[in-house]
Amino acid sequence: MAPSKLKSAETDAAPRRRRKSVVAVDGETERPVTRIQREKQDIILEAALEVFSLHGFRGATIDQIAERAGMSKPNLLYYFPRKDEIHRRLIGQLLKTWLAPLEEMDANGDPFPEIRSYIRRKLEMARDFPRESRLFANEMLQGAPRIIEMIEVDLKNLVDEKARVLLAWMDQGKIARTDPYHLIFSIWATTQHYADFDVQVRAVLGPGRGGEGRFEDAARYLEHLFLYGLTPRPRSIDKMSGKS
Amino acid sequence: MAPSKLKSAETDAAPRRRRKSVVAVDGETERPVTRIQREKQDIILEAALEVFSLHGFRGATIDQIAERAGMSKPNLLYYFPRKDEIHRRLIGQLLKTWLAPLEEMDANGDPFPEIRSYIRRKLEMARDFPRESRLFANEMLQGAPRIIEMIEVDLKNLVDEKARVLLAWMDQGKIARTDPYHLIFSIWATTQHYADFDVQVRAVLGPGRGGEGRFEDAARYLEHLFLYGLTPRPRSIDKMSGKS
DNA sequence: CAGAATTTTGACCAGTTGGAAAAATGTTAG
DNA sequence: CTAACATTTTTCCAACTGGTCAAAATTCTG
Repeated sequence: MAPSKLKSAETDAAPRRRRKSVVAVDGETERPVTRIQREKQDIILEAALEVFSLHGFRGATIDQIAERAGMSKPNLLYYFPRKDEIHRRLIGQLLKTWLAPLEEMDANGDPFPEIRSYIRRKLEMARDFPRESRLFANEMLQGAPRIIEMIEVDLKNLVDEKARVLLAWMDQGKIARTDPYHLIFSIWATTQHYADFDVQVRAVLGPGRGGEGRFEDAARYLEHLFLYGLTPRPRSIDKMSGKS
Repeated sequence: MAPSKLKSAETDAAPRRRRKSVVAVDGETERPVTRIQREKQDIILEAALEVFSLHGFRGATIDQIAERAGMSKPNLLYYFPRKDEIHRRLIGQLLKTWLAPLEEMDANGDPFPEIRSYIRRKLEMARDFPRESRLFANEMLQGAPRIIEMIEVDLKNLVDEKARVLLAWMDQGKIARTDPYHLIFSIWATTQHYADFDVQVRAVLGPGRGGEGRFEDAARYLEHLFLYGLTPRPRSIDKMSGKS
């Protein structure tokens, strides 16, 4: 039903010294080597995603993760000797995936199609990867203790860059002049809301409108919001250019 | 510096049987009776808000709360015999306060000033009560196990009512025709973002723009977004009517 | 298949957690 | 002042937590 995992795209060309169990010298977990290791680590990460995203780091227990992964706790610890290494791995993978949609926003494209696509992509991520979204939200709520540097460096740089793109579009009169940073924030907020506050959204919409169609409704609404705002306008002006 | 607590406005006219310790018959915690009880409970709730909002229910410990409240764990347990009763009380108080800004939105007022004020009020709450916002967000992330009924009844009813108000405004051509539920969601999302993702916001804005002014910037931006969207417009058209 | 390496298990542990009991210490009305 | 109640502290506990370890079971490789 739901796409289960974010692909890691992490093949790591270096062959490394093998034959040494999964646990590495300096406390870091090595890349999986055997087929079994790869499989089991994936199973564990999948289970951990479920549990961490629901209870946060402190609220999640290794036992819960192990149970969901269908293995004993010591067995799990054989693959990830520390709880926080599982978490670190998840978060590490996550941020890259999280930034991807924004990275795709192309300075050379048409502003409105670019922005609209960005919103769509973010909304799709909220729909297809809600647990990842919640994991991220949990980390943020707790003050992002484990990823603050990534936020301050990688994320900030990317946003700075894209803010410049937006500013350029504003200078060219292609989109309204407004604050590019808060613009980006508002796209994050509105889209991730549908993952992080899913319970609320569904409860408020009720069984009818809270069904599968809610993401399409949201997409339509957000498109309108970011394009026109709430100012009433006469009959059919052509919608956002660049169709589909 | 920061306003510390949401006022409870809970005087509870009923005199009740007194003299019976704080613990009530059926496991429920009674309303505080003596001056000391009221004070201590307030201190505890304040400490608990801090801890719960940061770590979520499972991640928070009674010891942490007790320490922050400046008392021993058993002493704290004298006032709230169960951990989850502290949480329940916090959440209970919270939801009422949380709904207030939306309740104020007046069907007889002018749409744009009403909506704009609502956004302002929500943004002020994000600024002045970030812990309350995070407590709420934490609960949502976990699937709202402890308040789902309130969400499904009280919150839903209120939103339904206000959605009708918005629809009426749309019918009268006073605001653009769009989805009233998702409109409300987007206001929640964009404003609460500044409390729940505060770390990220500050990190991305950097030391300069991430300072105290960020809420004013956000207010200005959101006003523009909800009024006009991103469609570029010619020179000064009058801003949202109905000042301050 | 044998031997080596990998994987899994069961027993265990020290620290933490939510909470109970009861004794000790205030506080206050009569 | 003192009995009755309210509050606080001390001590304790059973369940849970993250994590260790050695032995057993399994898988892989030649």
